[in-house]
Amino acid sequence: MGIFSKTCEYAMRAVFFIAHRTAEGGKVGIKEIAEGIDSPEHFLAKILQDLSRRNIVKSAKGPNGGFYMDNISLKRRLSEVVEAVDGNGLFTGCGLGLHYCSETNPCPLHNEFKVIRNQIFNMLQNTTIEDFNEDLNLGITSLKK
Amino acid sequence: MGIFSKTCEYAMRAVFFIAHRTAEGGKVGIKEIAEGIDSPEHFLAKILQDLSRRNIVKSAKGPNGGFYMDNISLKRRLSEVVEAVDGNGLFTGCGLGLHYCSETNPCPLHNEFKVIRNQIFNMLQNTTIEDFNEDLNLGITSLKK
DNA sequence: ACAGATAAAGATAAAAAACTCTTAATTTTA
DNA sequence: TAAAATTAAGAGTTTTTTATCTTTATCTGT
Repeated sequence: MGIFSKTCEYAMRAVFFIAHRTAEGGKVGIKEIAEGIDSPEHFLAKILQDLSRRNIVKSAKGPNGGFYMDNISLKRRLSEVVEAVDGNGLFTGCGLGLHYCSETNPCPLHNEFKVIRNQIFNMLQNTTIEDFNEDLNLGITSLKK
Repeated sequence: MGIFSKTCEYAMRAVFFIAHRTAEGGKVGIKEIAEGIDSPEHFLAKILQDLSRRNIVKSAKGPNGGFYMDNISLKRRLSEVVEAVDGNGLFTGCGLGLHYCSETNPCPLHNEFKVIRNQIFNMLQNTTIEDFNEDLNLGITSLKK
């Protein structure tokens, strides 16, 4: 498995997709998102429900409803998405899973791991959802084969 | 959860512990290891069975038996332990979990993630099990509260 | 050769994560 | 106001991960 949970992978792909597809003020339905990012529809629905509750994406019911993002959502950092789904263990936890591990009582991997952990955090912290739109628009990056 | 599976965390802690405790040619039993790294004994037994089959640790049955490491084991890189347990997805996989993602068909996170992934790999690749012994010996690092 | 100590193996169980299905609530539009 | 479209919510199911328990095989010392 990767460094993020599957749920988190779907979440990230979904926010990228929604941001990309609703840049002009539209909305996009769950079916289309699931299809667009190749994820199980009902499972993704649960994830988006949660992201919606946490205000990371916006949603509207009824005809012409769907998911979209407002300016606040677009400016959210990727770290906020990850934290909402996987918690902050990735940013703060010990590489060996030791609870007590800290600067003053480090595990053997502590110093090496700290560097990695901080870089993961920085990467996610320094990028907002909308940052990824340009490359998606240009077709430089993609979310599906 | 962290970036490694729990199984992998136990595995790394165990090899550090074994290396540390058998530096003078002894052996150490499963009960003592489990206690020493605060892991469930029977579960750890399974993990060590596996690491033993893969020659990452050595084992001997019978009285005065237990786990230990020979020179080859001590020189193994941490990346070998991680790969044995969690596979190489951590070193090669896409951050968003997309199978097709590659240099020529990158996902939105590809370039940012690549850096992280390589650093994780380098960290694990550049350290051998025995590298961690000194600090454990000096009491600078620890595997249990 | 026997008793005891130990890891190996196998079978099972519990918990968590991933996934599915059904129903309810909300909104729009005719 | 009724029908249709859509997300929200709830209640499962399946799969994977983590953990436990029991039995077997192997080794050592006497």
